[in-house]
Amino acid sequence: MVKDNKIPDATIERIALYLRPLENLLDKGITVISSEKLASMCSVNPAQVRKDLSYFGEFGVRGVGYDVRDLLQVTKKILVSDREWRAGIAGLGNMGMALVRHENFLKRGYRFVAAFDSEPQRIGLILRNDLVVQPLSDLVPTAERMKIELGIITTDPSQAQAVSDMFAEAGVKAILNFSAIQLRQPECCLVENIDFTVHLDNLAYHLNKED
Amino acid sequence: MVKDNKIPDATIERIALYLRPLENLLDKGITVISSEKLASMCSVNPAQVRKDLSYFGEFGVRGVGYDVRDLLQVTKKILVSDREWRAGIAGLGNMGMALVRHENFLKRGYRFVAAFDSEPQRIGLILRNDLVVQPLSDLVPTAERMKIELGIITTDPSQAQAVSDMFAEAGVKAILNFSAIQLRQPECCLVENIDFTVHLDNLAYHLNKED
DNA sequence: GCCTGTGAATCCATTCACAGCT
DNA sequence: AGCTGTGAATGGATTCACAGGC
Repeated sequence: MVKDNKIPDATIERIALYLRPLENLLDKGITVISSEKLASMCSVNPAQVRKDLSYFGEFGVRGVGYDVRDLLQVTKKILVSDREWRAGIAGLGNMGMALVRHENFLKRGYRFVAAFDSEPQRIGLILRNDLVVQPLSDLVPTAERMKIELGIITTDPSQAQAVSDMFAEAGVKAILNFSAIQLRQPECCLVENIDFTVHLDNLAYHLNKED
Repeated sequence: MVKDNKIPDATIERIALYLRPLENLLDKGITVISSEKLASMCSVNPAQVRKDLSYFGEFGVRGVGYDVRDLLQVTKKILVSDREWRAGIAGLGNMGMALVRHENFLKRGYRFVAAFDSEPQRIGLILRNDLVVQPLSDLVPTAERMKIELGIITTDPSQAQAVSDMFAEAGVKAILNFSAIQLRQPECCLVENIDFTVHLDNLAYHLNKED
């Protein structure tokens, strides 16, 4: 893997984007796809698709296209989405519950192995046969013991920074933050913030521009 | 507003990003902020912040910084986030419920004025005193009558395309799609797809690269 | 002294266009 | 004939560095 050299960040993001259409194609039994078709499914330029892939090797057949199954495997390998990642989630309000129950995470290899909340009435709640809500105060030891690699924060904003610090203390290396606060980025951790309203703001701006 | 000229797309996305830290600052009673501080809160370059804002005018004071309240107002105006937008949501599973109950949308002016689902047991469900779940088959007339501007799709993937088409038919101009499918982009509509696993894939890639 | 506003320089990223393979 | 792989060209976006104002 990796033809070495610098891989543009934008390329990685797009490759993650290609995954879903490829899965859909595979489900539909389509075995070969051209850069042109894949590109149009993702609203990008065909040359872009080819170039993105070319950073990692030559996976297509000239005159034909790409084998869907191969390409899916390759892209998953690139993204290290070909193994299971162990995730912990803190905050089991509506959003947290929605994420835990979202079967897509598991399908892509992201497995929730621990769940934490500070509300007494949520502690002990059985989310799956092997996933029970634990008190937030158990986060550090549990995350260490269970070798959690990804921390997902869906607490309310007032708790988010503390939770982030706890994840960092427990050696968690990456955090996905859904709470409405800008996290102080711990030195040791990758943090990605998700803010839905950003997407709506974007749409609103572009809608307004059109008139 | 708008010094005219071409505004980079990336600038719009970042301005949407500045909103949240600015709100937090305002809540904390901080009245002045430098591009340096705001930049570090958003993990961008200070010159970037200044340049982004400069596309729209001169809002800062040399030697001092930006007035937080003013800047918040200005950025909201730029994003057209200074008025209410009328949103409809289809699909009230976990994710849909989480979004409806997420108070941040309303705080930013995105108001759910209608909700739709195909499950009989969810129809009639009262989400707020003025928001009751309606059958999916009522989507087109209701969306038209209520002048819905933004459509949010949280149905399962098998229904998403049909829902998208209905929104388009009803004259909805922008769609935010949370379902795990690539929507055929209707000519008349802006569509933004949200896929959480893309963020996790990104983190996974970067985590792996570090060793 | 400090921080903004912005041309100029740099750094990327995207797209073109065509050679190369099937 | 058709579609990939990729240097070269283009087009943006980011950052620098400093003039300008408080």
